[in-house]
Amino acid sequence: MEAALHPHDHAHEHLPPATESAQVRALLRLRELILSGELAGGTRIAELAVVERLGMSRTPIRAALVRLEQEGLLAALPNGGYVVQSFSERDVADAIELRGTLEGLLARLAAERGASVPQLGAASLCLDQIDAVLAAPNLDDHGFSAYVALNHRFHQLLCEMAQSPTIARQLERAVALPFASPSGFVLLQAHSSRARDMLVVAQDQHRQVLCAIEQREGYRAEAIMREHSRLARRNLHEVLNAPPADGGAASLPSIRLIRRQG
Amino acid sequence: MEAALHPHDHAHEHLPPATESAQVRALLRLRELILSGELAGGTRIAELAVVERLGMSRTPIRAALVRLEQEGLLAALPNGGYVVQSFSERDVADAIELRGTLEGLLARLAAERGASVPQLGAASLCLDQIDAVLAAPNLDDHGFSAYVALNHRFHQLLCEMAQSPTIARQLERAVALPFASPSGFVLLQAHSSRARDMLVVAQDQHRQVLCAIEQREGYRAEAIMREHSRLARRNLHEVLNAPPADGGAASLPSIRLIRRQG
DNA sequence: TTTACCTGAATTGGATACAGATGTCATGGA
DNA sequence: TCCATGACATCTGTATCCAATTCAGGTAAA
Repeated sequence: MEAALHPHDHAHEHLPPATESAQVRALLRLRELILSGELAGGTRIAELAVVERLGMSRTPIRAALVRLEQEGLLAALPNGGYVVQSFSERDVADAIELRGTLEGLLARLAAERGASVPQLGAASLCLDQIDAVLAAPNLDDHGFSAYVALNHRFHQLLCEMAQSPTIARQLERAVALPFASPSGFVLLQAHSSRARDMLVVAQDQHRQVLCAIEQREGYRAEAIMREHSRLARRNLHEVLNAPPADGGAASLPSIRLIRRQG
Repeated sequence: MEAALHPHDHAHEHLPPATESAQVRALLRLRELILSGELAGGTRIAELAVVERLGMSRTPIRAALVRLEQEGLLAALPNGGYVVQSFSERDVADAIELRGTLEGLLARLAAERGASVPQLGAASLCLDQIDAVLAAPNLDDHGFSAYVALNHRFHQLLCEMAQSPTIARQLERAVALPFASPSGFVLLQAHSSRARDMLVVAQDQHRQVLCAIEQREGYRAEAIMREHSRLARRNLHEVLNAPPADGGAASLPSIRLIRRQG
């Protein structure tokens, strides 16, 4: 374009104080495009196309593409370029199983190595807060997002208790796929009463795993966390087999990444 | 010898003097510098310094640095730049435990889902070949590198049997750290008679896990693979506590990444 | 009609120039 | 002597440019 004649003239445009780097912006925007389904699974991604679409130069976009490949949202093609990944139901189930296994390992290590008193206290407090959220017979949207935030925090605390940065790092990678995250399928069927019951079950598992860690029962802690992840798997199955009109699937962007037919 | 230390030697390296991409060259060269200890743990890595050292432009070096960070050999600093990671004995032990856990998961899935006849046949053949290598009462260097290659192949076959690309991918990342690889510590004390005995034990575990998979005994397969990884952990401990004059540590470059003092 | 080759367009890999940020060191003042 | 401040060197982030390779389409020959 004509901009090429004046290489450096597009000075910073009234960006609000929130000046993230272009690389981060590209990453967020691309992830959003993929998760929203605007870039469907199987779509080829060319750098120049993205440059045109996002209005920045190739350099930050290249970096963002590498990151997205690392996250697993994109796959690199042999001769350069990327495709948007799509996932079978089994892929997603495996990702959840993987998370359960890693969280089980972390819980066992936490139990074996012993968690510090402040850590146990923080986790216990977190569970009390979840109890408070679940006290209401019906959960509204606010209650659900509070649950999600607290749930995330609890899993985070478990991760810290194991005192293993190596494994924690690996778990972080495993939950990079949005549907593998501990709260990945919590939001579905948000207002059904069965949904609350499922959260009650999950919360009981939270209590029991913390109890197991306190008592240094490594095997039990591991087993509970593994089973805990199966809740997500059950939700996954239900969601995929639910009539689309139910509205559940529509509310979860990442569901579009999952292709029917395994 | 060195084969065991570089988990990333790809098959397509028999290409003529044909130029690999600069990016790959930078990656290999940097990894070598780090593993050889020339860039010690804690060293700051600046792009320009690497440019000067490797004689290529910043672009491929940047890409290589990103990859090395992903592998875990480098850590990104908050204000840009990287540091060479160093690992405590516990970090390494955790990485091995992580590998054992993931391989256990894969073995269980292989058992539960059932491996194909050709896969079982290939694995069985691989084990026969290992038996042949171990038949000699004393293993020479050639025998050891044959063992390492076959051992790698067997673990690879196990990975395929689980039919889970998602989890296989995660395992690949977990063994990116050289000391976490299945053959990471096999080579040490190469000529001691105890070393051969340890390989015999490992081979028995190979047989048993394959048997468990054939018989669809998921729990057993998982338990065996977990225990299997403990061999590496034992070797690690021995190596770190051996007198340096023993020559074992010196022969394994990646050992330099491990700092004494937990 | 089919195949092989050639040409050109498109796309990635690599190199370099520029700008903003950051940290350091020296110098001057208290 | 110590602290503060400012200039400077260094580094990363970003944009753009160049080269090489790949893919597609079309044309010509068998």
